Amino acid sequence: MPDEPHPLHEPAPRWRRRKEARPQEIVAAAMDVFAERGFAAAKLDEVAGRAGVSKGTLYLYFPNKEELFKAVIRAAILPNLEEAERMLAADDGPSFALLERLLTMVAERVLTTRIAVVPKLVIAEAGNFPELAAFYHREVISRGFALLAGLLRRGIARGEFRPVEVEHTVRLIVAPLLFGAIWRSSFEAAVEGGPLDLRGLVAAHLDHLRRALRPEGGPS
Amino acid sequence: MPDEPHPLHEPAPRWRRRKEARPQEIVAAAMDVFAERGFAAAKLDEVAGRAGVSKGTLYLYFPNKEELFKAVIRAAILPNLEEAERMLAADDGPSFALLERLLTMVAERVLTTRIAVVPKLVIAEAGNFPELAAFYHREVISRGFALLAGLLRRGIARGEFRPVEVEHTVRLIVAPLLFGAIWRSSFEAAVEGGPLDLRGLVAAHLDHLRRALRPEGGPS
Amino acid sequence: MPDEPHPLHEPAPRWRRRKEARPQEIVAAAMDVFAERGFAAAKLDEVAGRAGVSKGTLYLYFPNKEELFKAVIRAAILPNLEEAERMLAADDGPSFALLERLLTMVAERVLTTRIAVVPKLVIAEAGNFPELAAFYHREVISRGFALLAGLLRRGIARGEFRPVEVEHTVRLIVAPLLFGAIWRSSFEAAVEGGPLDLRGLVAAHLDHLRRALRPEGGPS
Amino acid sequence: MPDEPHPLHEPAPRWRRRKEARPQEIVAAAMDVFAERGFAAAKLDEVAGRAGVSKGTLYLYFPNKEELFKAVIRAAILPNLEEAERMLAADDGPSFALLERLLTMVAERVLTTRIAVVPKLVIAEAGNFPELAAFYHREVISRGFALLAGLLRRGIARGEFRPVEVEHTVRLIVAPLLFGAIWRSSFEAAVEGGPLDLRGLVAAHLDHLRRALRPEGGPS
DNA sequence: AATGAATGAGAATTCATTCAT
DNA sequence: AATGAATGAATTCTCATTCAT
Repeated sequence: MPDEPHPLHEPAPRWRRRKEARPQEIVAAAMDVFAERGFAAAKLDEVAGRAGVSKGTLYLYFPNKEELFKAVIRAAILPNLEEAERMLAADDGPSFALLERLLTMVAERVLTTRIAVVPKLVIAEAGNFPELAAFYHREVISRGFALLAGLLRRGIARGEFRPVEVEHTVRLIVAPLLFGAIWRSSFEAAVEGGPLDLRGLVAAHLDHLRRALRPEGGPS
Repeated sequence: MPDEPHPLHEPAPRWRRRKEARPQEIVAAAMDVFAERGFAAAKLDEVAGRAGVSKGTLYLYFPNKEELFKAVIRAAILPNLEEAERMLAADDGPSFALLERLLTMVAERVLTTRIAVVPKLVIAEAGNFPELAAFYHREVISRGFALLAGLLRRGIARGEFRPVEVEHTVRLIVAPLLFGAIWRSSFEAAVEGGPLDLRGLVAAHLDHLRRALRPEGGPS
Repeated sequence: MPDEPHPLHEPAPRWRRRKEARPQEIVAAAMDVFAERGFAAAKLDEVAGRAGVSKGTLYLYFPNKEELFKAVIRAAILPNLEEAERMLAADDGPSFALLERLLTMVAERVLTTRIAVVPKLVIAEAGNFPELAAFYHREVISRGFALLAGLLRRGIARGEFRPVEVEHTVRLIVAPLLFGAIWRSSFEAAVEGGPLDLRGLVAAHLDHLRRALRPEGGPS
Repeated sequence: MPDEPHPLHEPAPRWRRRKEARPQEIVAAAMDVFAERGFAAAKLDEVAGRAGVSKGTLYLYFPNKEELFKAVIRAAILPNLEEAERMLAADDGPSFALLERLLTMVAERVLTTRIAVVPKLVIAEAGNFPELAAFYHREVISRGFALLAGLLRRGIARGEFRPVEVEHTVRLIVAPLLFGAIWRSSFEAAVEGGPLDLRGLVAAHLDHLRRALRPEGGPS
C-alpha cells in the first residue's frame, strides 16, 4: 500500500485523486462506447483507450464486460431518479404544474446529458440480459411509474384531473419522452433534417395533457 | 412435404417449390433470431438451424449477415405500411374515426405479428448501420408521419380538429404505439406482472386524443 | 440415347459436336483461370462460367479440381514436346542451326500461346502436388533435357561444338526461355515498361551460345 | 530463455526481449510455410504453430495474411540486395572478376539460405497481388538489373567486354540463377536424382560468359 | 448428360479475458 | 495498481463436392 504516505488535510496529489476516480472515468468512457455501438459491438479496447487506461485495468474494477455494462446503466439512472423523487416529495402545489416541471426537467436531461442512450441500450439488450431488464424495470420503470401514478391520483383526488385510468395514463405521459430519447440516440445522427425539437414536443404534449386531464365540466 | 395442401396427382416438385420459398423461410428464421438476440449476438448458425438449412445455404440468398438483416427489416415493414396507406386513401369518413381505425389496426399488428421487434432492432443498430437507419427513416418513419400529418391537416381543414401543431402531434400520436412495441419486444419476457394491455392503452390514448384535438368551443 | 438419330456421312449437328468438345472447352477455360489465379485461388465456379457449363458438369469429366489441374498441364505440354522431338529426329543438318530453330520455335510458342503459364503453375504448386512435379519432371523436363543433350553430344562428336559439360549446358540453354515464360506470365501485366522483347533476347542468347560453344581454335 | 548468451546479472527481461523478437520469429515461420505451400494454401494455424505462438498473436504484429506475406518477401530480399550493391560499389577491379564474385555469392545464398523460395512465391502470386509484383519488380528486379547493367557498361567502356546489347545480356546473366532458385524450391524435393549442382552450373555459366563477352579480336 | 441447390468442412479474423511482469 | 502481450474460443464467410431432379 505505498499510496498513503501523506498526512491528513493535505490536498490529495493529483494521481491519487485519479486513482479514486478511475471507476467513474471508465464508466463514462464505457457509456460513450456502448451508446455508439451497443453492447455486443462495443470493444473493451476502445473503452480502455477512451478512459486512458490499459485493457487490463478494466478488469481491476469490473469483473467482465457485462458487469461494466450494468454499472453504466446504474450510474446513469439512479441519480436522476432520486432527484425526481425528491422533487415530487417536496412539492405540494397544483398537480399539473408539478407534472409540467417534471416533464420539462426530464426533457432537459434527455437533451443535455447522455442519459438518453440508456433506454436504447436496455431495449437492445433486454433479450440477452433478462436480469438487466428486470433490474431496470424494478429500479427505474416501476419507480418512475409509481411516482407518476401517485401524482395522478393526488390530482384526481383533489379534483384537478378527471378520473382517468391511472395505469394507462402514466404510460401515455411517458411515451413521448421515450420517443424523444430514442430519437436522439438512434436517429438524429443518421438522418438529415435537423434535430428533434424536444422542448416543443413536450410543450405540445403538456398542452394535450392539460386538455385530456381537465375535469369534465371544469374551467378551461 | 408437410406444407402441401394439394396432395393428389401432383408430381411432388419438392425442390422447385422449396427454392422459391427458401428466402422467405430464411428471413422468417432470421427475424426470430435477430428479435431474440439483436444483430450482433445473432448467430447465423442458429438462423440456418431454425430455417432448416445449412449455413452455406444462407449465402446462396444473402451475400452477408448485414444484407440478411436489412431483408428482415424490409420484409416486416413494407407490407404493413402499404396497407396503412391504402386504408387512408380509401377512407373519406370522419377524421377521428379514421384515426381510431388506424391506431387500432397498428395495435393489433403489434400484438399479433412479429412486427413489434422491428423498432427495437432498428433502434439498437442505428448506430452501427447508419444507412439502415436512414432507410428506415425514409421508408417507414417519414411515410408514416406524412400519412398521419395528412390526416390531421384534413381534420383541421374540415373543422373536426382544433388547429394543433401538426408535426408535434404526429409524434404524440405515434409515441404510445412505439412504447407498446418496445414493451412487447423488450420487457414482456423479462418481467413478471403480465403483458401490457395494449388495447386498453390505445383506447385510453384515443380518449385523450379526442379531448386534446377537440375544437376549442366545440361540443363536449 | 436420343442423340444418334442421324445416318452416316451427315455433318454432325452442332450440339453433338459440342458434347465431344466439352472436355477440351473445360480444360481451356480452366487453363485461363489457373493461369490468372494459381491453383488454390482458382474457383471452379469461374471455370464453369467461362466454359459455359454448370459447376456440376465439370465433375462429369474430371473427378476433382486436382485432376482438372493436371489435365490442363498435360494438355498444354505434350503436343509441343512431341513436335520438338519430331523436329529433332527429322533434322540432320548443322547442329547450331538446329538449336537455333528449336529455340526460336519455343520462343514463338511462349509468345503466341498460353503455354507460358505452365511453368509458373508447376513451379507454384510443386510443393502441394509432388506427384505433379514428378510427372512434369519426367514427361517434360527430362525429355526436353535429353533432347538437348542429344543435340549437344552430336555437335560435339561432329566437332561443331567444343566439348562442354553437357548437363550444365543444357540448363544454360533452357534458362533464358524459362525466364521469358515466367516474365510473360507473372510480371508483364503488373509492371509498366512494355513487354519483354523475347525474340531479341533469344537472338542475343544464340549469339552468346555460338561464341560459347565454338570449338577452341575454330573459325570465328 | 535458451537464447540468452549473457546469463549473469541480468534481470531476465524474458518478455521484453521476446516482444522485440516476435515479429522476426513469425516472419521466419511464415517464410517456411509459404515456401512449402504457397500463399493460398498456407494456413496461419501452421505459421503460428511453427512460430510457437497462438493464432491471435499473429494479428498483434501483422494486420492480415497478405501483409504477413509481404513482410516475408521484404525481409528476405532487402538485406541481400543491399549487400550486393555495397559489393559492387566497393570494387573497382577487373569487371569479369567482379561478375564472377557476384554470381558466386548469389549462388551461395541460393544454396544456403531460404531466399531461393522468394522468386517462386512472387511468381506464383503476382497475378493475385499485382502490387506485390510491382513492388518486387521495382525494389528487386530493377535494382538488380541496373546493377548488372552498370557492371556491363563499365566493362565495355574499359574494353574488357565486347559491345554486347546490355539489356538482353543482363537477363541472360540472371536467368541461370533464377533457374537454380526455382529448381531448388520447386523440384528438388519432388524429384529423385540428387540436388542440382548449382556451383557447377554457375561455373559453366561463367565459362560461357567469359567466351561470349570476350572482345572480338582479343586474346583467347 | 446436365443442372444448380445444398452442403459442411475449413480458414481467416476478432476480441473478451488472463497473467507475468 | 497497472500494463499489454498472449491466448483461443467463437463466428463469419468460402468453395469444392454431392446429388435429386
